[in-house]
Amino acid sequence: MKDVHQQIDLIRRGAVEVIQPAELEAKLKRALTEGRPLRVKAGFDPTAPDLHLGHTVLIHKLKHFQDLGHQVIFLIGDFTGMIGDPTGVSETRRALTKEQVLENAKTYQRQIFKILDPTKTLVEFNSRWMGEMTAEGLIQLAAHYRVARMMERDDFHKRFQEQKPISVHEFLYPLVQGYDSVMLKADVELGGTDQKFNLLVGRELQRDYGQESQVVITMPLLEGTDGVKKMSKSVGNYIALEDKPGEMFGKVMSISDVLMYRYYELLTTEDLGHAKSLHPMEAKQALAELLVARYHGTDAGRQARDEFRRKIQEGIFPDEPDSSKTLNDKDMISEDEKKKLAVNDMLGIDFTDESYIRLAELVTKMELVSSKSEARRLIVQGGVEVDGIRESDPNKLVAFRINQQRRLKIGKRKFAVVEFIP
RNA sequence: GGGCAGGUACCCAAGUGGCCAAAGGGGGCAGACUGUAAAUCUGCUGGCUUAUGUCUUCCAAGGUUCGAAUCCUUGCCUGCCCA
Repeated sequence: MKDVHQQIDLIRRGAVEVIQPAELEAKLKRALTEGRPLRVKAGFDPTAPDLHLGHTVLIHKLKHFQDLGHQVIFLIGDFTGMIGDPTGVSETRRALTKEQVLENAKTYQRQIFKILDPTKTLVEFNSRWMGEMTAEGLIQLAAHYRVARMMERDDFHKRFQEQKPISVHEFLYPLVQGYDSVMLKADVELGGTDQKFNLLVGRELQRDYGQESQVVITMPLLEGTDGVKKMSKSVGNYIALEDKPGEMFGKVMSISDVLMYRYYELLTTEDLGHAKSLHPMEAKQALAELLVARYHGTDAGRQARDEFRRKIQEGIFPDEPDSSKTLNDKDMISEDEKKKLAVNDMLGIDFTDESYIRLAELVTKMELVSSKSEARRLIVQGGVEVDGIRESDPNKLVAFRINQQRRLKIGKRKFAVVEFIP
């Protein structure tokens, strides 16, 4: 184990607040002299089935502790998930069913081990103690905290002031989270800055139960790809750990420069000064590759970067298109219609061995747009290329010989291949 | 239990009998400019048909009317006030 001050340096990296620093130091010292690792807890609500980069801010901090030789506890709040954390919402959150919670929890366990060492990580479920708690026990627990203290919490306070509903069960959330710390005898608890109140309740409850209070470390909330709102599945501004390499790379490349440095700060251990000295695009690609490599392996990271360069920067058609379809006779315009158009001289060429399909129809068939109207719009606005040539007439007849393949670019970043097999 | 105010497209929000597929803003998409960045400018943003056409939308179900998002009835939901 490293000496206390080296440990503190790593622990503090990226952290917003440590409550109380002196206690942390004392605990670390004791851990060192007694050879007893600290018990470090972070809880996650299995409300979403997929972890995204936003969650990893905390998980990386856990990783730091793990690397320092401490006991990391990944707590899955399967019980609290059924209550619904009121944090940061202006209205009552809907509780999940037990089935949903368990299903999500499974995915969580699989995903965190992309970062944490499974052999050194203790995974806990708070239903283990909460599930069997009696009504009597719950009332006793509730007796450890005062309503006035609850109302100090910002969001409760606001909602109360604004006369918005606060369900009684929402008061139980911080209590249960705090009780988790009691049951786990946590020395340290990590959480987002929005969790500060809940984390502090843990300190008080532990004291009330005759334990030493945990040290609370708050971490910033990671903004999502839009750069404004915090990353979340429901907003849709997230980068999931299980996003495909190419997708992950692309999402990282599309974030703003400001956000990129933020990601560097919170998601990597790279030197910030060095990152800022690079050309922003270079730095962003390096970041994207780093992240893809972390979750999909070194090769995948390199491949994603190469693919990005070829596909986007050089405009070369990708090996793996987003959509690949075949057309048959039924998809093409009928012989009758062909004749009619020929009479009107609209084709203007010998069409006997070719079949035709209208561009809007063709684009729709690729299933990369939501409707034919959408396809027409896209075409009119110049968002569609056929074999590298921009086409802006949705009614244009695209010719296909038997077994002919064509490549479509639909919008900024979607690629499709079509082949005509009668 | 009583009184009041509301429920409009992804979100916020105008519209209170025909000119409403429905103002405006946000978001999103596309184009220009670029570094798939930001900022800026432009266009688009219900579906369907080779579109100056047609179908389905304004909580739900009925009703009035030539005609309703707009009026009436009932129901469901939300917030406020009083008990």
